[in-house]
Amino acid sequence: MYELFRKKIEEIISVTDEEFEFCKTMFVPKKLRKRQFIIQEGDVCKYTIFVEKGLLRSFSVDEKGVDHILQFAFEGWWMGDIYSFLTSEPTVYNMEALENSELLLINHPSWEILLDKIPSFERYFRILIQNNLIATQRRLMGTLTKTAEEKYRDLIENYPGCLQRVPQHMIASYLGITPETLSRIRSQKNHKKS
Amino acid sequence: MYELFRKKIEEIISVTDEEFEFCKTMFVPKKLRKRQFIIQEGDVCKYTIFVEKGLLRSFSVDEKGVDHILQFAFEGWWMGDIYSFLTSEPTVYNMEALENSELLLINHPSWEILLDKIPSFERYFRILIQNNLIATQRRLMGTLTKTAEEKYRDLIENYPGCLQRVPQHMIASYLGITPETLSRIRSQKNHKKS
DNA sequence: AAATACTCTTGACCCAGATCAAGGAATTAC
DNA sequence: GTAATTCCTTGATCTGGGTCAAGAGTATTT
Repeated sequence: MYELFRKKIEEIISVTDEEFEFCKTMFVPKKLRKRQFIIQEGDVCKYTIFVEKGLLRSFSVDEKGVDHILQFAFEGWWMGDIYSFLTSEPTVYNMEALENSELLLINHPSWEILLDKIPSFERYFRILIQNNLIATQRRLMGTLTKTAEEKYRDLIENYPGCLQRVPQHMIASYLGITPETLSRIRSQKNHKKS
Repeated sequence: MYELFRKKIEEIISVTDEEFEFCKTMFVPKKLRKRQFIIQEGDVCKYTIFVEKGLLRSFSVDEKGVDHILQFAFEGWWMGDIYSFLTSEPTVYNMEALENSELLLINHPSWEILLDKIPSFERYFRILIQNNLIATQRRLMGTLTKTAEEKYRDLIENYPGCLQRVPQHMIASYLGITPETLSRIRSQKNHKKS
């Protein structure tokens, strides 16, 4: 269960066996079935989540009832709302499994203990957040600069697996376009090919 | 010169006088005149910048020569391209003073020394990056959800001082709209008032 | 103080992508 | 295995904001 978890951590910092054993005790495993929610808008986001297996999405719902996807998290990725996690303010996001998933959850007290006991985790989380910031800045600049088609092309280039696992209307939502527009972009591309 | 600097640091972590004295030695002061660049697209972003006085913007330029503003940094804010700073890859951003400014610069080797010598700075930077991520996520969701007018209203609500100090066409660029559209939004609002 | 930038406004027109609507394919539930 | 969802496509139409163009301030520079 913890192989991927350890692997991802050791891509960034090194941990001894004892440290890792301790680390494990700070996390709680949780299985989620497809469509099940783990966090809902209005909840305090009590957990930071590591995805061992499966796929989550986080999204907000606007006053018209339209979804807006903040991010997907595949195996080996983290998900959570840091703001709510740290401040205990209710989150504005929903988080839901798109496939049957296996997760590792850490709550805030355990997270502080972990940072305290193994200081290199301060560095680990700093780097995770940093990478997330870099990716979010790129995506932001993309939304300001690019056409719907360019954004779509960038996405499938960067996350080719995405299309097979995520319903198309959610990809549209992630890109900030309507499902109809995405459908049209895709059919154009297919005609060009042939 | 260093009052604001210390104040902003102590809002997040506590530092002793010796630690702060050491910290100061890791930074190099630099003055910039209005319109002067400190980083240009293609440079490696060698510095992380603290703004003691004045105002910077970071922006990229697209193939049509149009600016897209990533962020502003007022007094007490930080600016840099973490990605380029850490990897030594050339940055895609330009950074320029919008007013005569006084900055404190830290380069990568000094930054590592600082983190090493005063471990609480690891926490400090983690929190800075975290806050930046939270703000960037909000802005991203805003661009996916909101109309030009709503984005403008949110901006002046959150950064009321901005309007007085930043040329209007740069605000338009930050919001991802054209200067013409922003001008029209503003004139509409004024008519509604009277 | 004239010349050369910038910066903002306003008008006329256009277009990428949204909205509305309807039918078909694929999953899921019973 | 059939009903109910959910998901995707395609067409017709609309619109928020972009583009192009011109003019009027306002700073800067010389």
